[in-house]
Amino acid sequence: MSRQLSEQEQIRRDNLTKIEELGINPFPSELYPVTHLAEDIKKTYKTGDAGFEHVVLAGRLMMKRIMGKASFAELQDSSGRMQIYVNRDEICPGEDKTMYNTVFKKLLDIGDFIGIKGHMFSTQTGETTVHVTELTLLSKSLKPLPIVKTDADGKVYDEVTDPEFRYRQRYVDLVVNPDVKKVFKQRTTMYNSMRTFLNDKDYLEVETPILQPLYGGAAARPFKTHHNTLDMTLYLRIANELYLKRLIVGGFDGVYEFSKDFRNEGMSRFHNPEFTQIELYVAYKDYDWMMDLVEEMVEKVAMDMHGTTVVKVGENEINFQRPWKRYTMFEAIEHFTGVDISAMDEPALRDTAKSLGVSIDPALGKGKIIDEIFGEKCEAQLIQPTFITDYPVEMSPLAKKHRDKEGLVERFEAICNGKEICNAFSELNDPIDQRERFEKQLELGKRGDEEAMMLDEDFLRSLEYGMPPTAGLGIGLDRLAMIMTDSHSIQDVLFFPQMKAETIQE
RNA sequence: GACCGGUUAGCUCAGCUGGUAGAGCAACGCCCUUUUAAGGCGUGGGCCCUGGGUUCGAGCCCCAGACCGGUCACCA
Repeated sequence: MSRQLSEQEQIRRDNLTKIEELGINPFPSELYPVTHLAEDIKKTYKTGDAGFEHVVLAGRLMMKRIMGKASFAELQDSSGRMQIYVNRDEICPGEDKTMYNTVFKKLLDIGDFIGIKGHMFSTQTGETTVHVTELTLLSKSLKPLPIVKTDADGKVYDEVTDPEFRYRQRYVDLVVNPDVKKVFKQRTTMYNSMRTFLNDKDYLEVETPILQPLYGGAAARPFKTHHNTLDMTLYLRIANELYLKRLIVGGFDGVYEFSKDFRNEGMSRFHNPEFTQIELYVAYKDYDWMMDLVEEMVEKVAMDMHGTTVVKVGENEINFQRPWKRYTMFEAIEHFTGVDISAMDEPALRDTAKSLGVSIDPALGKGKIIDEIFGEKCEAQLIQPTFITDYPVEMSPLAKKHRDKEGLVERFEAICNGKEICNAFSELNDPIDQRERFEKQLELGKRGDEEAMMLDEDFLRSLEYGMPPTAGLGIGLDRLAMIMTDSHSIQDVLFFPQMKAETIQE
């Protein structure tokens, strides 16, 4: 214990010792019989209501206003805050006033967990308050919490805003900034909404491997690790697509998974090395059907989260009400650039990209060039939810060739607020075609495309046994959560975003 | 990875042209029995991110680095 304690930390440790000397256990083990939550009482209690003669609450002491022999304080539980009134002669009815004069007034610190028993009343100013008759220390806090105060106008003082502090010590952020909790509760509402939607359709929630001998199902660089006993290289999954399709081969009609995926790439306000997608595969369906499902599900998510289909995101108001606009990729490019590239070969595309001011890596093939043009010129302008359909075959090695259009696949993405939120296709189930696509990926890899896919023989074997026609979908849930909670950065929808190593001084 | 900005008390932030480190809140002491950003009086608290350099003298100027943020690049 060579760590330098600040003055305030030392005082709290001294208080801890004094509490122990008074025979009070600062970290008692027995349960505390909580009966009420602060917010529930505030919502239901009216002055003088019966049924509130005995309430028991527990939480952190967040503010003390001491006025001699009586005090007001604020207790914060998981639901919110409740004012409590502590009167010396009521919590210390006998001669011994230690509990009030010493323990409550001096030895309890902001952040300590306490339990209170008492009854409800309203103060002269009309605030719902617990009149405390018994007070118990439940757990001592040894580090001072930042004190954030809000006045009657809602103006916040000394708000903890430093992003580094907030992300590294999320536990403090959650205690001190009440809106943070709201975002994460909303995120869970989003998950529950989807889960209910999909379960109601009898699709099966499943789990598939995170440690994979081959990574696949997306184009990205993986994290690599090693299994000691098997002495083999394993990768953290970049997607779970190929495993879920194996389950469709196995005879499930619909499977989905909320999956943590891992991509060893740059970080930004839209990218965290680990992130969450939901992937869904449904047999005997196609991508047109899947578009309808996405609209229906995301509209429901917005309703469940906000009670409306209109969501405010930054400057924009986004309306998720069905139906969403649908463009083919070529139509979108023509709409935003005035150029029809649908019949162009690779050199013509290169020239077009150049004239549009889109710089193209020479290693890129035809499909990637089209994607670059779309990404540069169209994506950011699509604010309202919009489906973009029919992508070039070269950049979609797992999607089925278009039933009518040469060189394209039956694929769509939904774009919203200028960013992709989902990706889906009629899944390629022809094992011979799939093998050729993988082989083309290997060639792209040789040309220098670092994200080209690996050839997965076991997956091909499963397709050879036969996979029914299937529609597949992936939704980036962090991105969707950002939109649905109006969060500027992915770090605001992840409890513990990835950070560089911190050196904690000991 | 590139460019720009930031890092000072527990928190939010000042700190001028280089001259002994500041405020509010929090903490500590005293007063106060319905307050509410409670109030009054008083007190303490600092590796000014780290390491070099310039200077009589550096929180401030210069160089290098760490971490954070923004923009861009990368990113299905």
